[in-house]
Amino acid sequence: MSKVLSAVAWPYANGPRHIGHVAGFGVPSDVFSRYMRMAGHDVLMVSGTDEHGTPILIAADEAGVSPQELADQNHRLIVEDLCGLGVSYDLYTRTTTRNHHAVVQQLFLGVYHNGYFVEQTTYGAISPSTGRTLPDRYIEGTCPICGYDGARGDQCDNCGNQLDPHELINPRSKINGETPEFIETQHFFLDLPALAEALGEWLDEREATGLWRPNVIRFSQNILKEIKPRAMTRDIDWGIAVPLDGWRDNPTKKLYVWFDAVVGYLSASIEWARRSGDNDAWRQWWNDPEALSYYFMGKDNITFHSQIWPAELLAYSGKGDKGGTPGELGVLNLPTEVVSSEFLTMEGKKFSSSKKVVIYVRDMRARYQPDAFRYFVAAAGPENQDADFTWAEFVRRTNDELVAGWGNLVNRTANLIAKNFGEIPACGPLAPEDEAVLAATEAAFGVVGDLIGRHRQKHAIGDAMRAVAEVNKYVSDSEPWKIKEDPERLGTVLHVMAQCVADLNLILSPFLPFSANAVDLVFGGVGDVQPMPRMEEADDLDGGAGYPIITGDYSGVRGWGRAPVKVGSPVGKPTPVFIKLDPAVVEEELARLEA
RNA sequence: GGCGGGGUAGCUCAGGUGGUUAGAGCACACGGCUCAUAAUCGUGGUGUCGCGGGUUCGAGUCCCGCCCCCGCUACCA
Repeated sequence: MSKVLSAVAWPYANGPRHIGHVAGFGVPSDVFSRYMRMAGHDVLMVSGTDEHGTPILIAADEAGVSPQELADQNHRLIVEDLCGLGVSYDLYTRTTTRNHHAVVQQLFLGVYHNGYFVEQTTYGAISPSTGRTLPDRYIEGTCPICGYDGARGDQCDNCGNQLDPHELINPRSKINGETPEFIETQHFFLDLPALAEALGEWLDEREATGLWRPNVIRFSQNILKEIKPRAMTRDIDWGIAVPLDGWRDNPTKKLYVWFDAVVGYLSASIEWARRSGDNDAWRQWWNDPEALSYYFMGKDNITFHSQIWPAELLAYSGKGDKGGTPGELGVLNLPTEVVSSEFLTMEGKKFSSSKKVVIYVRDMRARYQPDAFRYFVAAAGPENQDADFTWAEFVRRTNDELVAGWGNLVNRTANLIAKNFGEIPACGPLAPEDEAVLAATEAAFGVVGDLIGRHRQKHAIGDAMRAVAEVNKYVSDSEPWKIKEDPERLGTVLHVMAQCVADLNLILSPFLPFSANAVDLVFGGVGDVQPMPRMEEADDLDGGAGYPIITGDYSGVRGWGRAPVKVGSPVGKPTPVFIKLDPAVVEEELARLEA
């Protein structure tokens, strides 16, 4: 049994999240965490809403509200969505808590005192009307190379050349059209080159495990070659203050949102510990070198998890070229594995809220069972390469695989038992075919569990569904509806079926937690196979405004292995657990997209 | 441009370290069964494994070149 940190990407609060987001980090992290708990590990699963940065300011301006109000609204929506999908966080919090601010500043100071921050003057664009940093991609103008008028500050989409925003002819702000002002400004740069050797050693050691996905480890090693200091502060009035004299009270200089967002994994762990009543409980996951940590995200975030965050951790722990000593938080663990998914596209196109190529989690939840969506993501999601979501495929997967395969096995088993015995019958002498199907089903625990542990969930759920098919075949071959004159044999076959269904229900439960509980109820259980997260209105621990969180008690989770079914458990005529979809929903949903 | 991923049956995709007649699901056809949400079970594939070379006794699997698709490219999150 190990301490396992499930560190899940922090959704950004500039709007509600779409299904592409949760397909990348939400479902995979939850499947993994639920399995690891069942396998006996001590899992701490944390995340929260990322609420600082320029896009929040822009969205707030557009909506005519303050950044905090916008973050409050979206945080609540995101909490409802993630909780509704059953993502089993120990704590889902946010970055505008006082706890998070304090931990970020503590980490900053540790890095600063160890000498890994260098203050440099840089030349950058600001918006004259607000004084805020204008990120390169919010500037457009005429390309100095090809003359294309829609060039962005960082790159010309027409000729493909990389640009510096001050090279643009007639630069203008994409936010409000004004001409940016280029100024000299002071910032703190994280001295990444001084941490490069330590980062390289860590990556080499990680590569040697052979566990990381090849593209993640290669990309990470690649960006190390061109590493250079990177600014960790911005000219912005929304964010966490730099905790140094001369900076602390400066309203226009804040820490860069990414510096603070990745610290969230640590601050959320600390907040979880404080709420649990044992303030130091988080240290078991962060200071013990034996503890494991898995970071789940989309591929656009690899840089921040395989370079920036490890660099912050190394710098704080005093492990770079400049040495240093760890602060009060101690020597902090680096990621065991950065588990990055690819992207989900939508009917062949990239998700885009502005272009209305989007399905929000909220709409998915309102119209379909969360497990149907979870099944689709696990079976056909962007695990190793970009994957396409189409409504036709969603309906097909749901009806032909989930309902017709697994749902039907559950239903026919329950119906046969209800009609003939009304309870799970006793098991008589086993025939060779009974032994065979029982052995095959039990073997699936090992195969599927191993695959989930290695983040191969597509393969895992495929093998689980193959095991379902084997049991369906056993039922057809055994023809229990033809042996009513032999109650002992009939009882034995139905007992074997019930046992296989119970096994498969456990095996599928990390993927399908809601239906796992529903199936348990069908067979006389109390529906507690998979504990569910709950949304809670929490007080800020340090006197700030309260906010909703996701938390839960997952201690009662079942073990990963066969649990014998209870003879005599009542089984009545079942109502189907899975809802079969009308093929007409394909056209309805496509029409919604057009609208 | 740089880096990375992909191009395998009509469709969606599996195929670590090269080796028996290249697989699965779906779709389609035929047959069986009727417990089950018309669900299920069986049978049926002559696929240039993107193209061209090479290494090898042997390559979808390794090497070189080329074509096409997708993503990332850091101070956007």
